Amino acid sequence: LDATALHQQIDDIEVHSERIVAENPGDHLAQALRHRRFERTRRHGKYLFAGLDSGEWLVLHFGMTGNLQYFKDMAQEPEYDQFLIHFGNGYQLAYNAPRKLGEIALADSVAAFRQEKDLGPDALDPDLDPEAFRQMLEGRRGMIKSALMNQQILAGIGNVYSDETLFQVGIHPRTRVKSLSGERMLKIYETMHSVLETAIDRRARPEQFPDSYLVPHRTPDGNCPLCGEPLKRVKVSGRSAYYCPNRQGDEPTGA
DNA sequence: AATATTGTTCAGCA
DNA sequence: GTGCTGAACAATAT
Repeated sequence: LDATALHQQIDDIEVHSERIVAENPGDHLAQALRHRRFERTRRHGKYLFAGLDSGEWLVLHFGMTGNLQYFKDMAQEPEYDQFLIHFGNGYQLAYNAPRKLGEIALADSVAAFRQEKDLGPDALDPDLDPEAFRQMLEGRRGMIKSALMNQQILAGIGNVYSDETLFQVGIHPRTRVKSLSGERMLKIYETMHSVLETAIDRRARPEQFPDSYLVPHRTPDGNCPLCGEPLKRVKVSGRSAYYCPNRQGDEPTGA
């Protein structure tokens, strides 16, 4: 969005999915966007914020499969275009999402939206130092993978990167937070940072990740890239957690 | 044809 | 009240 759609006048919008663009009484989203321009972007956790020259913010969540596409001819419109912006320069920006699991909304400010959704600090927030991270998890009774994925505690980590972090640290996903030492927590924090930075660097494409990572092998018949052991899969908080029974233990320690 | 998949929300339990 | 888990949701691939 930064590279393409900033500072262009918005002529009109098209809402194709009422599911994704909820909270749109009287088409007030069109009223808020028409004849405005995006001036800046921010990110918090899994949300993208596009700041308008009116001071309001368009908020986008991409669910599992959503992405943005900028193009000129409508012949290039993506197949699952759920929300479309027409700019004055003749280009369009489409919110494309084969599975309609995302969300598009308006917010007065990033802080207000954060409060509304009760989102914790962004996982890469510089103010979230190791000590703050440890304190946020202190006293929790649940499993470490669930805690990492809990957006109220920490915003930005989902199923795949929580698995990757725990794989690299050698901790079983069902391990209780309580049972982890301060030293282990510090290691989790450092690894989480490194995993996210790698993911951003590789544009979140699994095939571009280092082969030593879990991500490229994370399938039901995948093997551990470090020891060759067949990966195991268990449910944690309703999600499939993949792990290496050899390097992360065959069952949680201190569960 | 049935199952797995993703994040969020919400019901319900401890 | 709080923390936590699991079901439900949509749409697609396998």
